[in-house]
Amino acid sequence: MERMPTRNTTKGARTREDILRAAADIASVDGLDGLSIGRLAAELGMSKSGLFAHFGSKESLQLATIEEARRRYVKEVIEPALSSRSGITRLYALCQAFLSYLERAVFPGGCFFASAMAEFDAKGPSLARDRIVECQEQWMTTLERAAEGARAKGELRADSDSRQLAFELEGALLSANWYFHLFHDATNIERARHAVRTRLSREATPAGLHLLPTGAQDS
Amino acid sequence: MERMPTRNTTKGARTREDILRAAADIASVDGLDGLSIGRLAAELGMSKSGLFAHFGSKESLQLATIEEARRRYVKEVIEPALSSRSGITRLYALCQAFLSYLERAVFPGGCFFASAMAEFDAKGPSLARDRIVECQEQWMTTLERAAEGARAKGELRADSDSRQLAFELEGALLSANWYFHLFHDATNIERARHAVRTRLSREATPAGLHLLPTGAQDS
DNA sequence: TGTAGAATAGCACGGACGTTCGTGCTATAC
DNA sequence: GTATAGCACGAACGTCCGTGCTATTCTACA
Repeated sequence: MERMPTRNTTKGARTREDILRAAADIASVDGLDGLSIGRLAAELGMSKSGLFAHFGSKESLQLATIEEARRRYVKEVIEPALSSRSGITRLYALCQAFLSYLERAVFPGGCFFASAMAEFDAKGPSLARDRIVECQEQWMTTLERAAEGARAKGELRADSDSRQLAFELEGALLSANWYFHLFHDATNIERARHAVRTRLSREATPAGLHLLPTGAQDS
Repeated sequence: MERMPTRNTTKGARTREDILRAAADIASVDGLDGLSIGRLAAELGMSKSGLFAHFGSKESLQLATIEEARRRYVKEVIEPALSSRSGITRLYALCQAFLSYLERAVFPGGCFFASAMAEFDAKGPSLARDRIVECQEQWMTTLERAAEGARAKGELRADSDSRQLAFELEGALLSANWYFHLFHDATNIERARHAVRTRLSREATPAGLHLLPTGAQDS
């Protein structure tokens, strides 16, 4: 007797989810172009054509895969951090949530969107590229808004440039992502943690400063 | 009358160089896997087999392409910066040289090694991957040594962590590379410039500080 | 200038790709 | 108990990939 998952979805929809989960995993390693339908079908033990019928085109599969990855990202990074109270605490939580998401290997190939950004960076226009750009803009804006909120609450300096701060934090997070996998060395994640902490300390007002975790390791 | 380049090289060697130049350009946009022999041959107006004969295998072509890219990187980034006197000046010059190299579009797809790092980041072992790892290690070490030199000269604080500083500078440079192309917005390069300058200012001793360019725009 | 050898072209191969088509299951609906 | 719709399958397509062979053209040097 097979597991009978909650029956508010039809069978095809469930298979589709299974496909997209695997697709996002593969794409985080091999890229959205490297993701081939045959390989994906083999991974799931189903036929190429049966899988293909769910999407109708490779581009459509890629777009659906991006949405799946986005759902995962929101669930694993954004939502946990947004439960922190706004201000410098939330900004810090966003960075920590990202680094934790790397450590937990939510995607086996590192951050899906970092990989996708690199892949489509210089390529010609496409729907997939457009969507990736949107996602990255949204992420940067999320960081920026959190910084702006902290500034408005007087936890960051009044002359702080929120977008610049977001840019610099993102730099540390991206470096952590690449070098963690490239060198197989988790030290790079700790380096990013350290960078984030000191960068925020420097930008914080005295009021904001004691909302930051102590210099000592926090559990 | 075709240009007759200096005749210390044979014809085959010259075509080989032409091939590799084009290969490095293409690979910086489409990746080293996306670089196909047919496409490369078409770009150069020669036959697939004729081109192929120069390398014998695709992997060999990829490795040669990496070496070509490396020569270009050394010439356009490393050497200009190493002409600066050692210390914080050189460290700063390395960062500026990198950002200038992005602006000058030395590779049409942005930094070749950033693209390659992202591409091979999570992929299985290969000779190409190994070489990319070596190159990135060497670049990080170059930054680190420059920082260490500055510290030894008393231009950076004695308790400065050179590797950590290199990591953070590289973060700003990488962010500039990705977002410059992804958003088609050169502002991101200025953000990196600003980040590098303030980060170095913070780490510098008074002696080092006045070796840095003024806060005002430098030509 | 003639000739050996290097450089390139032509052609064919096996395989993987995305895609299409026809068919067969297996449930639900009548 | 039969009609119907959803879902997956296997086979085949045209194209491009990397890679070998063989023939031809060109280049460099005696």
